[in-house]
Amino acid sequence: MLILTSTLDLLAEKDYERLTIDEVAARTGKAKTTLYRRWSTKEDLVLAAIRAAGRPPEEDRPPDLGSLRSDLLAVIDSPWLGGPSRRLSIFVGLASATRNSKRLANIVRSEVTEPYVEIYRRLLHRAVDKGEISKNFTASVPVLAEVIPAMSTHRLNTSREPIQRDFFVSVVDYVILAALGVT
Amino acid sequence: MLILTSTLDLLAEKDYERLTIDEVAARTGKAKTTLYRRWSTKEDLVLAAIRAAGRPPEEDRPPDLGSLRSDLLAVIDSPWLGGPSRRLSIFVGLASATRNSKRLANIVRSEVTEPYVEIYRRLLHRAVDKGEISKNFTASVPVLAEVIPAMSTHRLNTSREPIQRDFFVSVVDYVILAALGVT
DNA sequence: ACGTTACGCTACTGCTCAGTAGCGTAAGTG
DNA sequence: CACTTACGCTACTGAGCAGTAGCGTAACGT
Repeated sequence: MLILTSTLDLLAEKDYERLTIDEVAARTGKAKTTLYRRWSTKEDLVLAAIRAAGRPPEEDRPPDLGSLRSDLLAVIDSPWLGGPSRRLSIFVGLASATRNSKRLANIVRSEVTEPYVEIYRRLLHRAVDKGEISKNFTASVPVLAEVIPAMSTHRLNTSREPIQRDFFVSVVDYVILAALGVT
Repeated sequence: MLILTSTLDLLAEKDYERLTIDEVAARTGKAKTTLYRRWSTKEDLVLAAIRAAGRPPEEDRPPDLGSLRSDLLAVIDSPWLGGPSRRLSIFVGLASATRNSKRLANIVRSEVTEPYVEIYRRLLHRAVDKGEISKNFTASVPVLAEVIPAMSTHRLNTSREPIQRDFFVSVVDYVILAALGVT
C-alpha cells in the first residue's frame, strides 16, 4: 500500500512528531480526508504502517552461513524495511513516538525492536551451542545482543549522516566478536 | 541559577520539544516574561542551561584508581549533571533537540556528547600505554569508547525505566573489558 | 523623594497541525 | 439507469505553544 510505505518513508526522514498527515497526503497524492476516512488518527496510521511492514524474515529463517560473523553481517544487511539505512532511520523515527503514546510504545517494542534484538540473541546462543563460542560467554549474550542496535542508533542520532558499512563491521569485529574471544 | 537547573530538570523529564517555557516559568515561580527578558528564545534558554552545566570534571582530572575497570565505573558514577540517572535523561532529552536546530546540535555535540566520549577514549588509550591492555587493541578503542553512551541511551529509550547500576557493570565487564581481552 | 532596574501579571498575536464539515464527482454494481 | 462506495477539495475548528504588549509594583541606590 502506497500510503503506508510513504508513511514509513516520512518517519525515516523526520520522526513521529514532525510527521504530518498533510505531508503524507501531499506525497501520496491523496486527500487528507481520504486518509482520515481509513485511519481515524495519526497514531492509527503509523500503527498500520508498522504492521504492514511485517516482521523480520530472519525471525523464521535465521541466516546460517557457516560463521557467527557472516550471520551477524547478514542480519545487518537484511533487506527488511528497505535495508540497513532506511530501517535504522525508521527505528530512530519511531523512538520519538514511544514518548507520545504508551500504546504505540508497546507495539513498537513488541513488533519492531524486540524481535530484532531477539534475532541477534538467537544467533549468539546458537553459536555457543554449536561450540563456535565457549560456553563461558553464555552470560554475556543478552547484553551483546543489544550492541548492534544500540551502537547504530546512537551513531545516527549523534552524527546525522548515513552510516557506512565499515562502522557495522567494526562493531561486529572490535566489539562483539572480540568480546566473545573470537580471534 | 535556579532557572537553568530547572530547565535541565525538565529536559530530563520530557525532551526538548515537550519542554515548554510556561512550565519552566511555573516550576521556578518566575513569570514567563521574565524568562524572555533574559533569553530571547527557547533555544537560547536551553543553550544557556547547557553551558551553565559546565564540562565534565573528568576531562581535566581523569580518574586513576589502579585499574581500567574501576576508572570506567568511576566515570559512569560521575556526579556530573547530577549523577548517572539525571545525566542520561538529559542526554536523551537533548537528542531530540538536535533535530530542531543545527546550531543547538553543534553545541550539544561539542559541549556534551563529544567530551564525554573523549573521556572514555582517553581512559582506554591510557590503559594501552600503561600496558594494562595489549597494543593489539589500539584499533578498537574509538569504537569501544562509544559503547557505554550508546548502550545506556538505547536502554533508556527502549525501556523507559531508570537504569540499574548492574546494567552498566554488565556493559563494562561483558562488553568492553571482554572485548579488550581482560579476563 | 526620585529615578532606575528588574520583575510580575493578564491578555494578546501568530503559527502549526490534528481532526472535521460539507459538498462535489468519478467509477463500479445491480 | 439509479444507487452505492470511495475519493477529492476547500474551508473550518480547536488545541498547544512560542513570543509580545502594556501596565503595575517592589527594591535599590543617590
